[in-house]
Amino acid sequence: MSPRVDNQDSRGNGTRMTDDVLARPANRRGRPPGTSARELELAALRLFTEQGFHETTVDQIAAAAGVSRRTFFRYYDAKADVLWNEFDTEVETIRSLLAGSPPDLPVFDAVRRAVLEANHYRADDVPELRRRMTLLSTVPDLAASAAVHYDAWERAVSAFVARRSGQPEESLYPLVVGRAVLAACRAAYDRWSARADADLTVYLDAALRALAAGLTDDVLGMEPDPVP
Amino acid sequence: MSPRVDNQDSRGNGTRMTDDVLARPANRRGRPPGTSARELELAALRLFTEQGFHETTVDQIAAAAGVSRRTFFRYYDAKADVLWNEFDTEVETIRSLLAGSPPDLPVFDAVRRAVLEANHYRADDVPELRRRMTLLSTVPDLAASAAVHYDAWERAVSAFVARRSGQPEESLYPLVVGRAVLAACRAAYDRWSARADADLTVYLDAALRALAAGLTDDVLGMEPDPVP
DNA sequence: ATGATTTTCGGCACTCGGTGACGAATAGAG
DNA sequence: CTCTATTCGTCACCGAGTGCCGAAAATCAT
Repeated sequence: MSPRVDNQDSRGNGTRMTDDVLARPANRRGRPPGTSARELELAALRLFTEQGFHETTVDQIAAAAGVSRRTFFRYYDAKADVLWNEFDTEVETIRSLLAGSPPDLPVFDAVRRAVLEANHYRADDVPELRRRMTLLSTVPDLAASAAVHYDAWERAVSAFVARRSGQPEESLYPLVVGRAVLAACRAAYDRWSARADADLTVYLDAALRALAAGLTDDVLGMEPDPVP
Repeated sequence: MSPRVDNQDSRGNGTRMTDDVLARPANRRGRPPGTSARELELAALRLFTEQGFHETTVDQIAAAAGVSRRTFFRYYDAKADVLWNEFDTEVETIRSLLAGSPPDLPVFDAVRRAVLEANHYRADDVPELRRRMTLLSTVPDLAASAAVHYDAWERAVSAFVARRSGQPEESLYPLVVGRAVLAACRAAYDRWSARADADLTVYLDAALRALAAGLTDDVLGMEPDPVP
């Protein structure tokens, strides 16, 4: 095995949104992992912000995590997949929140509440969230990699709407709702990224309420932006 | 120069949605092009449907158009960019339709009309349209390449809404409308692709009207699908 | 016709992303 | 210590995408 750099040193950034250090049954059989998906993500995030996505090779990310190039591709299928962990878990959160939402709540209200609930972040996590989302929406290759993850979000919402309205999942209106909800959320994300002022959920709420009310001139003529 | 296969033979498919043969000022200076973007698109479409996207190399596409690999990348920046010509011109169509829409027409009605108007296809062109759109939404690499093209569509609508409602283009509601409109159209596309029955514009109209009316339970409880 | 100019094309070499195969390293279980 | 499970590293390979440069093929000027 080749010489490995110190993992702690390679991490550098002290912040971590999830714990994956203590998560080990201790009765694991084979050779212990030399790194983690989270560690690779942090290394990649740091390198991407420092020197750009395209200027960063997979070798550099792997080396920063003290591991070989081949091992990176055992954790992620592609270089552009490395920043989507948090988003994917958020989709799972929304899915379970929707599954447990009260049956008497109107469908779209349930969706709006689930989305807002899934988007409360600890203040310490906001800076990393910002850097990651800026990269994901700015760098073309990363924005392209969003498709499959967005699809999962959309299908989570579509499936819920279909269930609650007694329609097959592939029929038109559930599809429209799923896609439109994500579209509104992405617009809110963008607006929140551009400014640095208000809370993310304020924009999300405003965007989803506009969608619920209908995109007529009445709605469009509202105040230019929600109050911070 | 290497031996070239016959262009006519390589084209094979007789259908063409746009003419690019007679479009030549006749007083062009240098060496005439050995192929065209359209011809490469048709060759790629045929090969993708026959043997799959990932199983088709750029060499094969180029060879089918009677040209070298290097030349392919002078016409398209990437292998996945080869099927987006029609979509991009549709975006331009929508943009100009919106620019010329009557000022007294409600904003969202104008958007809906422009989208419907831009999606009338000649019956002869429908089969190719179907094959292309099925590939673009099915093959992961192609779906990923959609991001930049979708962005152009969204910004065309957002810019119009911002102009008409007197808001800056980056404010929340224009962004929401632009993204949500594309989302609804994509849902309609999917539904139309899945079935093979009705006209595309029927689904587009239904999806956009649902968006205008608001995604409340009243709308969601409508008939499962628009009548063909 | 001949040469200059302009435009497209082909070939070459190179980097990097991504994959399959295989043996080595490191742990616990017996 | 041996067996087994798991992760890792190395190597070899393919294809996408790019920069460079000279050749091909057309028009224009003389």
